Amino acid sequence: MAAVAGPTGTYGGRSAQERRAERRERFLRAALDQFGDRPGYRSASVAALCEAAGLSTRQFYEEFRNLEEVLAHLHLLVNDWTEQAVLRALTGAAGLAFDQRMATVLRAYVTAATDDPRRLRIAFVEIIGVSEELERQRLVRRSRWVELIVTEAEAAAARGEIAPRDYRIAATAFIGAVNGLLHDWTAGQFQASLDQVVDELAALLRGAVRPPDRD
Amino acid sequence: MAAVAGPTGTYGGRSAQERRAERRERFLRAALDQFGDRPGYRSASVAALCEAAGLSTRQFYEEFRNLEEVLAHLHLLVNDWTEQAVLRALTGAAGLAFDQRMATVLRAYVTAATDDPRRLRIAFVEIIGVSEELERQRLVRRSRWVELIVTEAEAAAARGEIAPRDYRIAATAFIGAVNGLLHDWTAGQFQASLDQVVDELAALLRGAVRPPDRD
DNA sequence: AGATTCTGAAAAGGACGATTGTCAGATTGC
DNA sequence: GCAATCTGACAATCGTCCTTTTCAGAATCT
Repeated sequence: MAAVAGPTGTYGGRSAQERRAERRERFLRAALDQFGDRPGYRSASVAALCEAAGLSTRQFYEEFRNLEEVLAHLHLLVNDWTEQAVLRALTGAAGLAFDQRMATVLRAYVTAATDDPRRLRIAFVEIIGVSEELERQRLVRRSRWVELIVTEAEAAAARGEIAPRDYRIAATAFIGAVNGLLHDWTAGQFQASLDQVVDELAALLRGAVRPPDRD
Repeated sequence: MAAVAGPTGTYGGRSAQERRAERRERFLRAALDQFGDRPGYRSASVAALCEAAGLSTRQFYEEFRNLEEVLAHLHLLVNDWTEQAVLRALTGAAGLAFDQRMATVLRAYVTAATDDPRRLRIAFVEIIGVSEELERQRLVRRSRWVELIVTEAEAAAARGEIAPRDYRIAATAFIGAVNGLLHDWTAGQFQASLDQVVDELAALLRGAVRPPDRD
């Protein structure tokens, strides 16, 4: 009764895992193009994505449930990218005072975020208002940035650099400022250099996080 | 050759203009419900909107080209609403110093913006990333808020209350902070009273717009 | 009253896209 | 070499929604 050839999974010299991973990679890469540029996610179709990825719809449904799942993955990837850039900068700025650390972080963030317009668009535009699920994911990721600022502020407060208080709301507002400014900047609403943008944001944060009163 | 009954336009006791206006009103009111709450604009359909408005698709296409046009109108209405609330507050705060004026304005804005969740959602969520056309409209309206802050800052600078400089970038960032904070607040990301929110924003603006150095 | 216009419901016609199924050929292990 | 599996293209199915058209009845003006 045969059953001679066993399914070992290797094909084309690659293991099943490798092949799957590569296909996901190709889908995600193509999605970065399709979703991250006009007309964007809401005009995207499975067929177009598959064509761009050089794969078939059948293979698409073997990897993802639908386009929204791809967008969700992409959003996480984009966030990880900037987050790691910031964390690198943060470790590099160990021992510095709050102002210096934040200036470093802001530079890293702005650079990483505006580095690729497609990524920026996915994080700031395409992800908005798609579904409750994605909205939750977005808020979770956003809160990590707030957390980072709060942690830094509290550490600075513990060192006596700034006044100790609840910085959560201020940090949330500041994150909004960062994102809003980057969005408008890249939309061409105003002309400015990267240094100007970083400086303005650093000044805003400095103003939000004042030194303790000395009167 | 007949042509006896002339088209005067009145029907049901109302002129053609009145009837049209009332229908537009009903469509827009229904759209505020349909677009301003989950699942929102991108799940909306002409049929559902018409049913909610108690009108027919035929009448819909007599008033609007498509759903996007309705959303665009709604966005303008929502913006006008908050804008007028702010302008009222501003005239009421004539003669006050920058800090006081801005506190008044911020209170008016936050109150008006968060008054109706559907309006907030349309302005901050549904409008994003729909089309280039709408994106343009959104940026235009956003720039009016920036303009307002810049104008106020320059007036304050002329009075010597704050340092004279280019406030455009700072104002843009600040508007981003306001919107981001309101969005997160209404999304339940943190608990705070209206006073707290207004105070934080006022403090942030105060920090961004410093008094001239006195060293 | 009678010709005409306005109204609102319903349905027809089309376009579009998601998802699933089929299948011939390439590639594998033995 | 052979049976089995993997691949990728294609088409079929299916549902949804947009947009236009039709039409019978209500309301109008003379």
